Amino acid sequence: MAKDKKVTAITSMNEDFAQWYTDICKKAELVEYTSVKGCMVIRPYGYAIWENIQKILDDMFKATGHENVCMPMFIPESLLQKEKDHVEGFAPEVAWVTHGGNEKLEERLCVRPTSETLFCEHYANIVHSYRDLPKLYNQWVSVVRWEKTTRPFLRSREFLWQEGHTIHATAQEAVEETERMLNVYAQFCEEALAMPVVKGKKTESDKFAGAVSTYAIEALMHDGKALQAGTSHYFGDGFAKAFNIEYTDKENKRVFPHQTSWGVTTRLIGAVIMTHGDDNGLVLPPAVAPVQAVIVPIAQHKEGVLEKAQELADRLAAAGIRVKLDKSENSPGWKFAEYEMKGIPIRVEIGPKDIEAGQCVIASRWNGEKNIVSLENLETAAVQKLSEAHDGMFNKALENQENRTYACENMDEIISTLAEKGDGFIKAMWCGDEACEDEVKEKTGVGSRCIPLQQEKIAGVCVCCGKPAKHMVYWGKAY
RNA sequence: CGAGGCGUAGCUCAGUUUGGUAGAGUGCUUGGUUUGGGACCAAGAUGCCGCAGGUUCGAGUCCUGUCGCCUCGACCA
Repeated sequence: MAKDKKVTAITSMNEDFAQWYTDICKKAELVEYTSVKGCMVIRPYGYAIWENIQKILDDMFKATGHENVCMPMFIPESLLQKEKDHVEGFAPEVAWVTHGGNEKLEERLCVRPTSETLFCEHYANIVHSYRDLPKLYNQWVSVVRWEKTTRPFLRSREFLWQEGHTIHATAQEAVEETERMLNVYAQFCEEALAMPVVKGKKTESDKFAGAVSTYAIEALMHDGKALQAGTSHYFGDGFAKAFNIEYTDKENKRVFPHQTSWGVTTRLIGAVIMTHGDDNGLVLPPAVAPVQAVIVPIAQHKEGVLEKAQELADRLAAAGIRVKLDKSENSPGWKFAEYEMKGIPIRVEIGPKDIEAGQCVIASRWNGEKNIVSLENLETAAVQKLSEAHDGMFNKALENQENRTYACENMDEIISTLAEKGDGFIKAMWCGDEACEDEVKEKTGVGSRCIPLQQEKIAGVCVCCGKPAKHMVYWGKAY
């Protein structure tokens, strides 16, 4: 009976993956809905995950020479419209401010959907000489995109992100920056989120509005759908030309600089949920888990148990582990289920029998294993279990990704593979023609995710038209 | 924005077909017994039945409108 109850707490992921996802967001207390569609409260536990993501990424940005700034939230319509492709891409989903108090504004202001135009306006003011370059800026803010359908973390109308905007003297420097930040994102996903990603270039039809080229990291979720986890764009000098950003080079010539932008969002939290979660709830990678170890005292009313539990908590905290001791009156079974739902990487059980034997039990969330650990070795064992959790989670996710990546040589093979095996990444050759890209999507249901940087040759000809292939492309259904 | 589903206690939902005093489980509060996988007993509190109109002696229930949420498409990080 007890076991049944635990399982019914959330919808099983095999039964209804979308509902499972929503259940976790609510029951793990990550988000709460508000009265504005698509605008979520990110609750303390969810926000703490974001804060950990921010800390780690921000350090990586600083280590690669970037500085944080903060741009305004409003963009005048005329400014947004300076770059043609950019405005076309974003106009359908911007929110407009039309009034200040009771007065109608002379020019309406859009609430930033992204800040390229603001950075460009600013760069035009401060970049005059090659000595002013590069500028390597980043900002942590929220943006608004008036999405039609919304889901917690994956697609909300307002979301938190960071957007890096850099400006360089040469195209080469800017291209290098684009690649550098793509690598930073991939490294972050693998080392902090235990999430393997595919690095690649977006096709022409899928690239950022106004970019010369867009790179992305794509991750495969547990249901076989792809999620774009981060993007890095190379702009060339298109924005510079549209916004009149010019500098004088060493030869006293007027030159247009080259720009990049790159971003990740709170969507990463959604990626973590759908990469690692299971039917008992969230499973958090230790690096970003708000609480890395929870201590559950057993028979806590008995003398000495709570004191001992506190002692263990103090020792783990001193060892640099984020630890929580739950002294509440809830039963141990309740606490086990609760912290599994919240995805806390390790649980330390300590009861009268353990104290007598000089030991405790460490249970690992990611694989459910319980180990008896001598109290003398508490710190080293806990650190080791956290490290094992990270590696185990990464390998499990990588295995899932590899098991669900299929090489296909023609359209029929794509269709039959998807029908037999379900959703996943399809590796297939492409001639580079947009018509073929559209046709693949129309006939098979999978769209191009990216042209992976690491190319393989599946076949010599395009999967669609049979003409010589230019690229191997990862195809998939996307969030 | 298209198709479908749903809005009743903090949560999950019954009650709507056939209009007649607002319900259950869970959670919450208090007291007691418990504690190694969501404990048990007892007492108690909790409702603009999404919102706005309409029909009616009377509306959670019927009609119209509207807002929101969920799922699947299209679009997007």
